[in-house]
Amino acid sequence: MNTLSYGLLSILTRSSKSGYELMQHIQPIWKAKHSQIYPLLAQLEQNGFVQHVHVHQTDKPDKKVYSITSSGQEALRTWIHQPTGEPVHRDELLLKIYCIGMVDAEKAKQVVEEREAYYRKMAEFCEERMKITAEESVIPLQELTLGDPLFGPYVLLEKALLDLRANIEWCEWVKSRL
Amino acid sequence: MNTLSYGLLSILTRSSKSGYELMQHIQPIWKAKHSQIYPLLAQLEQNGFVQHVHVHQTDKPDKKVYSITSSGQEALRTWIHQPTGEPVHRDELLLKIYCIGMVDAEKAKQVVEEREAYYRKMAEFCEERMKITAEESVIPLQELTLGDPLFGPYVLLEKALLDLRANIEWCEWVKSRL
DNA sequence: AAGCACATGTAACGCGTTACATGATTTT
DNA sequence: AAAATCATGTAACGCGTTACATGTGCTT
Repeated sequence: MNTLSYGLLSILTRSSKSGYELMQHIQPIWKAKHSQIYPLLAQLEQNGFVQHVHVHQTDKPDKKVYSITSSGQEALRTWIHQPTGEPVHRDELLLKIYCIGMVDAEKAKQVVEEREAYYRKMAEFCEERMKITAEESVIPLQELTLGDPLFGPYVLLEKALLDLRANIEWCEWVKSRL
Repeated sequence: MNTLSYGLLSILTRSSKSGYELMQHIQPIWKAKHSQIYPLLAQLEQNGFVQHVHVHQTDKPDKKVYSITSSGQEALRTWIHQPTGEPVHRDELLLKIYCIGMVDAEKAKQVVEEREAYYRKMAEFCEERMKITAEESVIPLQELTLGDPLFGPYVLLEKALLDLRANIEWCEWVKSRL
């Protein structure tokens, strides 16, 4: 059981999903390709943490819809109670910045601006998601509490936005010093 | 030539270092163990991007001190001019938050507090590093410019601190909603 | 004498990405 | 007819971590 396996179980607590849907839902939180997810689902089923039913579709190809079992829910709760691994950040930009003096100010600015554009694009995406989440919710997001199924997604979006805004600020600050 | 290889070259632009020192210097920017670094250095030397001299030490074991070659500097400049890869974030906490409703508020608070402690510890470390950098610099950090060797490390520390403060803020905000 | 920091390497393993493979159904 | 989306899988490869392996010199 690796972290991604627990991640898949986490997503399944919300609602049953196919491997394909699971892949799409986990993307914003944990990058994973279908080639990694399908074998893990088979493994989770072998361990009795999930089970699937074949669902026939007329408009689209058939799919396997996975649900979390009570055994899977128990495994999840145990996992949450264990110490959380430290976050992993790997960013090529940081290495470039370390020796940014090798190039002229013009090029340095371009490098930072490329990243700033990425951050702004991501922030726009998160704000869009936040709007959609607000529309899905029957009560205002600010009033959501721990038990509400939208509480997790809401605080995750808020975290992403705080991160992105801090980084956009940094990009502008760096450019002002070049 | 992978990203870490360019990272090693980046660190060597500042001053020549042994594999062991290189490992220590790159740690805060890009996690890498010595088992990964030593083979890469041998490979970089084969490609003519670095060269080493055997340095005898009396107080400590001997070491191989690597320097970047002009060919290596050229490779670095080419790399900087290429599009920068998107940052990679992998954080077990985000997956736990997604299904945090499975546990009670007390436990949820503990999970967030464990991470908050980590962020605060890291922030303290960065502030310490910033102080040391300020003492190393002959001019105030705010006046550093692109050409200055301490400019890169300075703006990197500033980025790390902005990130950490945003995350600490988020932790406090989440706790207030539990 | 034991433990720790310095110093350099190799080997095995796990995870994540890319590529290979196949096929249904809808849209253009 | 071609391209795009949905859907599921396997195989090969690269990178990063853990473990194995060895040795010097200082400190306690």
